[in-house]
Amino acid sequence: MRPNKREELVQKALDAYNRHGFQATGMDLLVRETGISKTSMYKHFSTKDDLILAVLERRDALFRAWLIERMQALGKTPIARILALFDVLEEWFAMPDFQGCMFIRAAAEYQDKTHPIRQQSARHKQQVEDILKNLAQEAGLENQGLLARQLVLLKEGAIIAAHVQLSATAAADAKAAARLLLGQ
Amino acid sequence: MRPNKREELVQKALDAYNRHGFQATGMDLLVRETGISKTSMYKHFSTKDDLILAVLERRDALFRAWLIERMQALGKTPIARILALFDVLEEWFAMPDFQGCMFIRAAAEYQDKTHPIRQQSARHKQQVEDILKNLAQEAGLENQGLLARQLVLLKEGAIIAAHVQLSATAAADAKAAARLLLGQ
DNA sequence: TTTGATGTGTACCGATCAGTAATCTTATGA
DNA sequence: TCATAAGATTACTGATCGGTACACATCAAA
Repeated sequence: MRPNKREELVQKALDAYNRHGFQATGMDLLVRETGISKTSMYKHFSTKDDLILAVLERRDALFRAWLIERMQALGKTPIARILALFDVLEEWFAMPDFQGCMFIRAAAEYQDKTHPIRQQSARHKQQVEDILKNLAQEAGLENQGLLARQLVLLKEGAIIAAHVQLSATAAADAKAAARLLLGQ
Repeated sequence: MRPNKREELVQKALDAYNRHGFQATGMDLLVRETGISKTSMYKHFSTKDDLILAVLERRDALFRAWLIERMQALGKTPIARILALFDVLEEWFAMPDFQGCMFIRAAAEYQDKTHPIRQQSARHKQQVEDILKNLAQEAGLENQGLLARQLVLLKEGAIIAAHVQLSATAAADAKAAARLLLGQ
């Protein structure tokens, strides 16, 4: 089993799940869209859920790396970087293939709280929260825990507003609220 | 076609979709859980999507009526009622059958932006926002539009945090942030 | 008591679901 | 050049999908 084939599969499956959803993307559709045979897929991942978990892992790594990189590029101080979160969201929402947050969708499609896919989604959200908590700590702010949780509320709310309501101002509205939270 | 049978079907389908999700709830499962025959179902709704739309309409009516009633009961002034939104969320999150927001889940499961189910979800979110905007107007606050949108961000964020992250403080965190937005 | 509408039970349709088996092809390394 | 393993191809499994056909039961009104 060539590891690059595995990577190719995960990448292409990520695209497919992003476009059609998890349950709506059958293994046969995956074969059609990736050009990779079903036998090869099942050599790398013994079940569909295993593949989805690998896709979520990849998405988590890609998203967090992108988020950190953009926040650092757009802001020079810790507080500026926290506020830059919402500019990064704005960039994300404007992408033509924006379909909401993959982890929110995963949690929506897998109702069982104990399902590994649900736990992976919860872990992702926690890790993003930790990024914000660390920045708040760097900035010397008080109540970093509460502040990070509230910033996350604004972030998740903006994602929903942009995705479900198709709000064009979601990121800017959230940024204005974040300024208040930060006392800026 | 007796209208009460239709109501019974919509109510029981609402329960089933809430417990298992939309795509995961097949028509055969619905027959098993509701005790209503498939033939009767298809006499009232010609497709599964039509049934889901009726379920969402009912959920929208029930949720908004409940929200307004609880906000009025928990707060006596417009501002107190706005803040009571987050106490109502707390009550909701504590319910044993809480599975997140049905409209967020619907938007997550139906990726096509033009799908009627998506449009219904967007409409619901807009109508909740309008409730808050009206309260802000009653309170004589400025920038009612922005304020209502930001309160919605906190509400949606709290729903996601409570559902995906299983945050126990989501409603309280959101309420504290809302106090800042309201200048309270 | 008959009639027509409403509802039920059951069996079925073709399509698709996740997953498997067996055979053939291709690329790699010695 | 040859052996080995990865991948492709094709066909298949039993289960389930949304939706339908048809015969039978129930009920109300005429």
